[in-house]
Amino acid sequence: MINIERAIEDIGRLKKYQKDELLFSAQQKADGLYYVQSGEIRVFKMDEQGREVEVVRLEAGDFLGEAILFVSAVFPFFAQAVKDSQVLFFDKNRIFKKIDEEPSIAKFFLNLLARKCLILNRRIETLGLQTVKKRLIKYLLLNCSGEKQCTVELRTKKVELAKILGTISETLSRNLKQIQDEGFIEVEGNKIHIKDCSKLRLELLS
Amino acid sequence: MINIERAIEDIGRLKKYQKDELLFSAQQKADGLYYVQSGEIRVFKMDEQGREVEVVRLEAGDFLGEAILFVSAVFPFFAQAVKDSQVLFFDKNRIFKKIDEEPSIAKFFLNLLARKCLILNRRIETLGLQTVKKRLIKYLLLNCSGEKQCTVELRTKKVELAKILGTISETLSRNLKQIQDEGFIEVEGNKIHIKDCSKLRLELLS
DNA sequence: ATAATTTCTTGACTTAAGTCAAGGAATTTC
DNA sequence: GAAATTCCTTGACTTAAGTCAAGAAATTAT
Repeated sequence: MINIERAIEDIGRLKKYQKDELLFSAQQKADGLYYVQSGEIRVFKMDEQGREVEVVRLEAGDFLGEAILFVSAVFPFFAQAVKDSQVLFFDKNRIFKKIDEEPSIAKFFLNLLARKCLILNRRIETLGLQTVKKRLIKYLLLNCSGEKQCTVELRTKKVELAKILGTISETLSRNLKQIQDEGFIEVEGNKIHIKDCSKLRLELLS
Repeated sequence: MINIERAIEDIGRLKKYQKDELLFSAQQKADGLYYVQSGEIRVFKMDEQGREVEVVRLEAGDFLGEAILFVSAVFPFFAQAVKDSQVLFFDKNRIFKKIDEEPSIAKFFLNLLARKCLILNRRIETLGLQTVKKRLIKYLLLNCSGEKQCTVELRTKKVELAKILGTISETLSRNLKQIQDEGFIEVEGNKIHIKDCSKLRLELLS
């Protein structure tokens, strides 16, 4: 846990969720902030056809609900434990009180939200690309270490990754295979080894 | 101008930009916050092929650079005046000092960033849809008043809207025409009249 | 107002992506 | 550890979207 944690942990309430249990539902009034201590949380929406669409997966150290905390709104998504998980819950009003007492906490949240904005911006950049192949390459590059050779471990099912990229699993499959055949990556189950990041990046130009 | 403006306007420096003038370039160190008083500002990225990709257009009352303010980073995009514009510039360090003096200002920025996150989330939701037709419909619905009948005025060229939707102008043209032929909208230059929002929304289900 | 430029639309064609269906691989359950 | 389930891949085919090219419409400039 980092500094902020120490600063607000006394107002955090430990909550335990069993596998498959919902932390909250969409349209539910947002009443606080969640911090994942252990386990894994899946954040998803329900699309117009009633199908679940994964937004993001959270692990230890991740926050959830940072943005909704500071606007009066309902949750725009569902959150569900994928494994048994421990989560710290911070009541909205208590956080506000804490911020009043200790302004440096506000700065932490400002930074947290700002970083979130940058992440979301990059997601938009990815999704704005015209072909699935390019969106996939961009996704891999954004999620790799950046070293020449590196490995991206998918933390979601490929069906979910497909949705994240605005496509379907068959198309994702074919594109992964194509990029592999072209010699840029090596797919091994959930792990995708990038042979040369900069060469892969050049593929975005074509 | 709203409350926050009064609170920080004394540290704002008025800057005037002529049509086409750049406020800043990508990769430039972010040193402050911009607030548009009048005119119009275009925020765009340069894609891998050196083509400009519009991110957003700003008008009077909009902020720019909120997120980068609170992380040490360079601007991830360019900003350019579309018309002659007046902008208030707030120096980063001065804002931080102001926040220390008056913690309620932090809350304003927390709210600003949070709302930005929600907007970006909705953009992602739009871009995640599989067909251009659905992305376009979602875009229209997100940008209309929500009344049964309403009008969306495009503030960008159609070529830019196409980029925003991750497609090209020809495809946008054809899709607009199709939705019009199906009787859901009426296109009149830059204005798109939606005949029945809820009927249009149902099209996302198909 | 006219000419020049830019933006938008349309058509014919190619390529990429989605659908449906089937089989294989990997998990999970018992 | 075998059976069942879920997930992933592949193939044949259809549909959606992109490319190129030409012309119309709308802006901007003269």
